[in-house]
Amino acid sequence: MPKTPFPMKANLPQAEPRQLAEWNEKRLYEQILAARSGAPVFILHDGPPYPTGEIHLGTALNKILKDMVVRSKSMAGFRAPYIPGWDCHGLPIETQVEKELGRKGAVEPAEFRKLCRAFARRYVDAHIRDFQRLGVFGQWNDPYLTMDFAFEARIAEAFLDFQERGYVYRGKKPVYWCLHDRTALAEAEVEYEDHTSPSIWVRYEVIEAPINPKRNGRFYALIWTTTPWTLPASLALAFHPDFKYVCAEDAEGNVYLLAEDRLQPFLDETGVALRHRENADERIEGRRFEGAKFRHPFLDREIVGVLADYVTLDQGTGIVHTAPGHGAEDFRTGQKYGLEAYAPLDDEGRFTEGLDDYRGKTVFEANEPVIELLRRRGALVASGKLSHSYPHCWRCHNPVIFRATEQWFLNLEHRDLRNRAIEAAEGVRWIPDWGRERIEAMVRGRPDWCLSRQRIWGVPIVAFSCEACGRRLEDFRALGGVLDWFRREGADAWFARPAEELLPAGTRCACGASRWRKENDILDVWFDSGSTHLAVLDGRDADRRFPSDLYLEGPDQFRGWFQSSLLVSVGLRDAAPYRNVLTYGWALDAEGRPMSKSLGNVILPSEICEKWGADLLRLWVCSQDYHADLRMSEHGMAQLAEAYRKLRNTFRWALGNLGDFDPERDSLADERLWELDRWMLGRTADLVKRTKEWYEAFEFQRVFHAVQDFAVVDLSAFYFDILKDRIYTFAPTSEGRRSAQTAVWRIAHALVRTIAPLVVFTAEEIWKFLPKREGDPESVHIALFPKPEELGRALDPRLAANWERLGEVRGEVLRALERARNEKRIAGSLEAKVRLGAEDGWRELLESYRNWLPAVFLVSQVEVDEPAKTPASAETVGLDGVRVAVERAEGSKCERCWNYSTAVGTDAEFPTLCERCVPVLKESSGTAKGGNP
RNA sequence: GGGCCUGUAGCUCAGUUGGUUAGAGCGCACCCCUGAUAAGGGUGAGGUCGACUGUUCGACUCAGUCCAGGCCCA
Repeated sequence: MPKTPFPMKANLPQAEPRQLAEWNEKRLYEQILAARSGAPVFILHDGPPYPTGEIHLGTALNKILKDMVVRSKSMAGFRAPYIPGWDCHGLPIETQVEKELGRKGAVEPAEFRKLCRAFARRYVDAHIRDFQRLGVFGQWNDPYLTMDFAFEARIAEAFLDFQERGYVYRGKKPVYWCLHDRTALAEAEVEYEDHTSPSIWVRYEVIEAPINPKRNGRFYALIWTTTPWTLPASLALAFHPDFKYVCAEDAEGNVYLLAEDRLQPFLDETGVALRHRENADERIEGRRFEGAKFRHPFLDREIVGVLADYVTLDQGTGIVHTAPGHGAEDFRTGQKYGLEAYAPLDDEGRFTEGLDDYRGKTVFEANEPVIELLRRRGALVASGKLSHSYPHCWRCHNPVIFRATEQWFLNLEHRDLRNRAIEAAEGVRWIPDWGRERIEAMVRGRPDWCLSRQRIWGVPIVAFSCEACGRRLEDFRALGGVLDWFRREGADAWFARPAEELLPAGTRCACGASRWRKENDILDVWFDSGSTHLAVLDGRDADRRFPSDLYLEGPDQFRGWFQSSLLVSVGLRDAAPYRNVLTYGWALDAEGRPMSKSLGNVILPSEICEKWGADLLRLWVCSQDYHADLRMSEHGMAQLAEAYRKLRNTFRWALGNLGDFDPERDSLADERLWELDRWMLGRTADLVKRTKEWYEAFEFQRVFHAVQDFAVVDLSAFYFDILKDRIYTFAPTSEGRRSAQTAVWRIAHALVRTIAPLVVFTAEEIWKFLPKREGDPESVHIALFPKPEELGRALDPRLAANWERLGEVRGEVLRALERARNEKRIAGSLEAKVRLGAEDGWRELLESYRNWLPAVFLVSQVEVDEPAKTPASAETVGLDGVRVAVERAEGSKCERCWNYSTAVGTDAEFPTLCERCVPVLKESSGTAKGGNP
């Protein structure tokens, strides 16, 4: 009897693309915004992904979560625009383009940039298709791209702003450097391979230290290194503040300082004969060597004692020779102690100064001469070889070095930027709240921001130096003129045009010269993305208000976008760019491992859309607590598909029984609704209220699980099962049937809107087949969330409590029926007559609901008695005070409603029907029994 | 190695301010229905609440240590 064109089988992979086409054609995204014109605005500012390759699960998770936020805000009454963006510059794209190009340097920078631009655009378009396929709504026809001309100009402008305000300085920083290719390398361009290095132990004479051991010879600190060539740049010795250091003595009476735990390993490895001097006063904590003084083994240089907690006891002596110009850690330590990033090398890695032994040689050529030099000066304590994994150039596979080079930095101490950023972060709501601690720790601990990159595909650092005197141009009006070129031609103009053209005519240096040299470096792409709020949230209309309401990204963005955006925003706009920051976990495989090509456990969103459909992928997102990591597996998807099917069929039953129901025409007023129907409406209202709170807290998994439970337990297994009798067998327009339909319609009408932000395709499909009331929009996604009042006036709490108790009795009856079934006394429950033996507390309730009981228990007859009057077969069950006996129902089965009744056969006209069905067929409407008490 | 996070039935989630035999849904087993039918209903079996040690009359809930996994650094 239920009838609906709403298909049981969803066929999402085929149906969804059709739905998408329809939405696009109707410009639904624009319609939604238009429907909220004038409403308060909620701005989720999109974090831009790189346009490379096919989107992976993490990207899909990101976009789906954002879509759920945007849609739920929209349905809560906000105007919620979503302007997606892409981070178009940067190494990943250069790399891909180079790969497509074959060999590096084959084309001029301007041409190379053109290829990068085209590449990025190609993948932006591919991503747009992929994201739309997931059901994500947004301004796809006009996204923001960091390579848009105006955007590039805005980024360059931000850099100039920082410079004008005094935040920018030039300094040295060690980078990976390939001697062969004469270029700096990014971390991603370095591969670790096996390499054999010299392994040497060197002694530095102690000049001044917290201890001065008695001895016949000299007092040395002992260090170990695998890069002898860095010794000319050695400026400090690093100690671990917490390690214990001890003294050992050689045959000549010289005393050596090293970490207590490294003494024995040193002896074992080198065979050098040292004797541990076990004097208590010569056992001393590393922290006391801060500021100690040592002598360089072959240069006339004083070496300072410093502390560093990266010093380990795994290898070496627990004392690390430190060359700030030749190591990342060394550099940070150097910064902390105000040491120069000294690196006396040219681009080929040749020493430009120092002793004749190594000057002019490349670093790797210099190793042996340096060792020989140490030996001559008596500083070499031991030597050997070590095979270990060492960074190599990914392109030429030669070993690379760390080398300090001139870079542009953002000074975090200037105008107290670091602390202002931390303060701004404190005013932000972080969800979960540990985010605050995490961002603060990162901002507090990070070094100055190195803004420059020796690359091509990016926004150039707009800076000129005088060809005559080398001074930098600091006329910001003139520099600002370059931005006009960027706006017209993009940052490509920097590469295509000479300095004289970019600068206003007649721009002169203080020295009088007017020939300028352009800077070669480009900006770190994190500076690009850190500037998105400048370009997008520029306040040109209400949809672009600053600050945004929400940033929503993965946990890797604490180091990335959350931080870069915060620094740029606090630096230039004096406020955090977001009011709320929401973080989610990582997408992992079934075993909790990250997905990777090498593990072969990658599952792509496209595969899921093809096999299960985008709504299933969305269900995957909203079924889990995304604050922790999310797991993806075939098995998990199959489970979700089951849950989906169940939910879908529950709606399908509702739709099937509303075929002849017009809410405007057939709805009953609250006071005419039957009690059970009002109770269920009340429970739906509760659910609706809770789901709205969960949406506000972005707790989508609670919405999903609550709705799922409600649909399965309360509707499908309980309410709808009970309603079947009324809806199928009562006269079509009878009060009982219309009451049921009114409730079913209101429930479906409310719940479909509740799930609309989650399963966007399915909700729309349901909406299409659901009878509408006046004012309902064409698309469910334009609608507002249901208000609890829409479900009707609340049922008297005492009556609601009665139904809770009836539910308990029902559970006991069903168990008794199951036993009867197992004993083959009945099959279908309508074959049963239930006899309840109820003690006083219960009997009153059951008797007042006597007419409801057969429907509630899905049996033909129910009798309620005192316990003493129930048959001996009655069982004591889980409920105190209620005994249940199951007997065969009396009478015969009614052909129409399948209930058993002694009245079947008494009507001459309809001898096969019961007393309820006969009047129905004899035309009358609204007289059917079944009883609203 | 450091900072941060996560760990409740096979899977996904609930568990109120620490208080009686730890709850759902899905899956599984068995049964029923055949007017939601490539559907629907029922009953049931599954958990030493990651481990250990404390605090407490009492801890899944508090504290500490450890283990496993993840993110970011090194």
